[in-house]
Amino acid sequence: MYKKLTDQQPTNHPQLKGLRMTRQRREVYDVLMSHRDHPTASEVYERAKSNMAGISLATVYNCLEALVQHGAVRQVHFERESSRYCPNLTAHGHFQDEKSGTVIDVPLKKGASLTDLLDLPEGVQVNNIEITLTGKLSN
Amino acid sequence: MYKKLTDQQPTNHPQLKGLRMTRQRREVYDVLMSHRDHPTASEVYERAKSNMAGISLATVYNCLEALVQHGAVRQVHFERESSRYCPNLTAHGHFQDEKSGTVIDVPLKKGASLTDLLDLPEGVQVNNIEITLTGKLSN
DNA sequence: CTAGGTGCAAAAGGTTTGCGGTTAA
DNA sequence: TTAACCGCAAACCTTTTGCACCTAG
Repeated sequence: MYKKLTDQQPTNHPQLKGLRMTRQRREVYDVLMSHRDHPTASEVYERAKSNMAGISLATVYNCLEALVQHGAVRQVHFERESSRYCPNLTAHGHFQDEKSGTVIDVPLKKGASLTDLLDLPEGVQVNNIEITLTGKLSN
Repeated sequence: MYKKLTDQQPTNHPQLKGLRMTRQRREVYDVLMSHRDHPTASEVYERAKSNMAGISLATVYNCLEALVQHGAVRQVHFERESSRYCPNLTAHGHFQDEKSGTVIDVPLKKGASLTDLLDLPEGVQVNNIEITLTGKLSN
């Protein structure tokens, strides 16, 4: 079970320093943590509404944005799809099944580093890496 | 210099088998091949217009779609940006400079395979891989 | 107390679609 | 000849923004 952000520890999460923890942001964060299935903003909105009737889609977008900016959550992009959100902060990629749309985390093998694999020009500073695969799950 | 698709060899390009080569598709393809700088659909549209006054944005989208479907071109996605298009069909990733927005190809080191790096579940079939990096160029 | 969030509705892009006329093969 | 494509404009969807009110710290 993940550590829920309570009123007593609103900004204690290592990634949430300096982020003002409002009810709506907490709700959005909790939605992402409780079903780690890479929902879109609209899906987060639907789930958040069941616990917090008045929340608006725009607010969900704003909350997701704030969480992403503070490094609490990652945004994932697949072709022709709206953004999805992932609370897994470890180094990993994503695989999407073409038929079902299901997204799964794909961990990096331990000790492996993507930059070992790539011929990057001298002196570039990499701040963000996104690895997305699409294909078919065996099932 | 790349091999221009002419009327004499409209579908000889290995990747373009079965693709009906209209004037507009050829123009769009030529735009991508002559400036390999990962333009967006709107940028392709602007460039295509200078050679083909009547072409419409919707047609550019349709042509890009057709070229992507036939594997002649790849679509690249960066956070918060509209799709960009890349005619480089070799295995490579993309790096975008945060300040200028410039996108460069990042080749894989030879002999390297991305799947060596990832803990993929048994039996998945990977059809497409996208690696996108963002950060700062040294300059 | 007040800087910063929220809700709402409207606007802003980017991309897709429907239809009547056109064209590659 | 004709299935497929193009041009246009309108529709569609996701995401952002402006403004008045509200609230966490």
